[in-house]
Amino acid sequence: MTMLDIRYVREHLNDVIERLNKRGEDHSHLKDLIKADEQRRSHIAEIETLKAKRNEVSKKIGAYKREGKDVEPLLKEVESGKEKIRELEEQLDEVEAYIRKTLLNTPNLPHKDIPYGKDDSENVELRKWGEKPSFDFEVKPHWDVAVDLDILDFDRAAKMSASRFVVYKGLGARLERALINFMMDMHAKEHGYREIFLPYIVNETSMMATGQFPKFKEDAFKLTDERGLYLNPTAEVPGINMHRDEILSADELPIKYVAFTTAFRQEAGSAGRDTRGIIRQHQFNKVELIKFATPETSYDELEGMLANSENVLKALNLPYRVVEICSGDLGFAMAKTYDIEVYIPSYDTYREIGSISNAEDYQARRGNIRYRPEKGGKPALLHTLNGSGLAVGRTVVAILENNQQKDGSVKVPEALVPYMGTDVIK
RNA sequence: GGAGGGGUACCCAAGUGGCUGAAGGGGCUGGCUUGGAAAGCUAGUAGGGCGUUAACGCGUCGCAGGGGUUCAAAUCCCCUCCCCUCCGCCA
Repeated sequence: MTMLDIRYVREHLNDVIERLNKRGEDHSHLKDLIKADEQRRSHIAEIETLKAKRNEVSKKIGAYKREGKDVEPLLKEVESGKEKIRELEEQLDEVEAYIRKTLLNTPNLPHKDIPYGKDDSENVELRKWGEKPSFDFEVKPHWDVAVDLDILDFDRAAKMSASRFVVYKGLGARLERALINFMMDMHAKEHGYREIFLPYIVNETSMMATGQFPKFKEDAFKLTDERGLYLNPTAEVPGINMHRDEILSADELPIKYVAFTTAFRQEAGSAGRDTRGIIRQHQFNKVELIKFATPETSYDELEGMLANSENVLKALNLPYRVVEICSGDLGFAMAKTYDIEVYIPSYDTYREIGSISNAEDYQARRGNIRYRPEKGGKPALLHTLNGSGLAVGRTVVAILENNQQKDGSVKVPEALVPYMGTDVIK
C-alpha cells in the first residue's frame, strides 16, 4: 500500500516535489526516498539470486534422496546462503517500512491546473446561483429560529451527550429526515446512482486506503474494541472501500453509488469555532456520492457529480456559489476539489455545504482498486471520486435562515412539501 | 458467550514435507461433428505483485492473512481474520 507511485516519483522527482510544495509544506525529503528505493531494489536482486540458487539445490536434494544418493555435500552448499538471506531480508524490511511510511504520509499531487494559493482565502469563486433573500425584519441565526420554534434542543443534547450534539424535535426532526429522503431520491432516481447503505464502523485498513490515516488519526472516534475500529467520519471511507482489493471490468465503469450515512468527527483542530448552532457537530448526517471511473473519464465524471450536487440546492431554491479549492487548501488525498457554499443570511456569507473531489488514482493505489482496461489485458488503477450530495445538517441551517419569516415561522421549500406534509414550520 | 466445521485458481474440489510452482470436474475459449443448434468427442485455460530486460523472456513471491521450523511447506508449529452449523442471549 503506497500512495504516489514510487516509480513515478523516481522518474519525476523534482517535478513531484515542486507540485507537492504548492500545498504549502516542503517535501524535498522525498529525495531520500529515491536512495532508499535504490537500496530496496539492489537488496531484492541479491535476495532473489540467493533464493534461486537455494531452490535449485533443494530440488536436487529431493531427487538425490529418491535415488538414495548422498545429500551431505548439497546441504553444505546451501548452508551459508540461509544466514545471508535472513540478514538481507531484515535490512529490506527496514527500508521498505521507511518507504511505506513516507509515502503514506505524503499527500496526493495537486492537479496541474488548479489555482495556486496558500489557504482558503485564495480559493477561486467560479459562479453564483440564486438570489440572496431580502428581509424586512431583523434576521435571526438558525439557532434562534430553531429554539424559538422548539425544533432544535441544544441543552438536552449536552445533558444526555456532550457539546456539539443536538436533539431535533417535531418538524425539525422531520425536516432532517425529509431532506435525507429527498436527496437520496434525487440521486438514486434522477441521477442514476445506485443506493447503498453502509456500516457506520470501519477498520483501520479502510481509513488508510482513503487517506484519513495515518495523518489525521486525532480526527476520528476510536472504539475501545481491540480490533482497531473507528466511527465512520464520512461515507467516503466505507464507500470507496467497497471495492478495495478488487479488479473491476471496464464495462461496469463508471460505478456510481449514493449513500446516506451519519458521520462522526472529533473536530479536534476546531475548538472554539462555530460553537453555536449546528454548523459544526460531532455527529451529522450526509448524503454522499461515490464514483469509480476510468482515468480517461474521471474529470468528466467530476463535473457531472458537481452538477448533481448543485441540483439539490437548485431544487430547494437556496442561493449558493461554487468555488475551486486552491493548492494550499486542498484535501490530503485529493487532486482537485470543488466546494459548494450555501448562503447563510445571519453570517452574510457563504458556508461550505458540499465538497466534490477527484482523488485520481491516489486512493485506488492505497486501496488496490483496479480495473481491466481491455479483456485479457493488465489491470490498471482506476480513479475514485466522492462528493457531498449534500451535508444534511447544513442544509437545515440554510433553509431555516433563508426561509425564515417575520412571524418566526419557516417556509418549507416547495420540493420538500411532499416529504414534510406541510408547507410551513411554525 | 459455549460446542463444532470450513477458507486451495472464475466456480466446485483432491491434496499431511521433495516426483504438486497444485490432480479431477464445471465454466469459459477454440477445433471436430451438424443444414444450424443441443448433445458428444477433443485441445487450451493462475492470476497478480515485485525485481530484471529495449523486447521475447528470466527470476522471485503466491493454496484466507501474518510469523516460525526446514536444504525444501498448501502440507508441521504459533498468532490473526473471515464464513458456516448447533446451543444460549438478543433488536
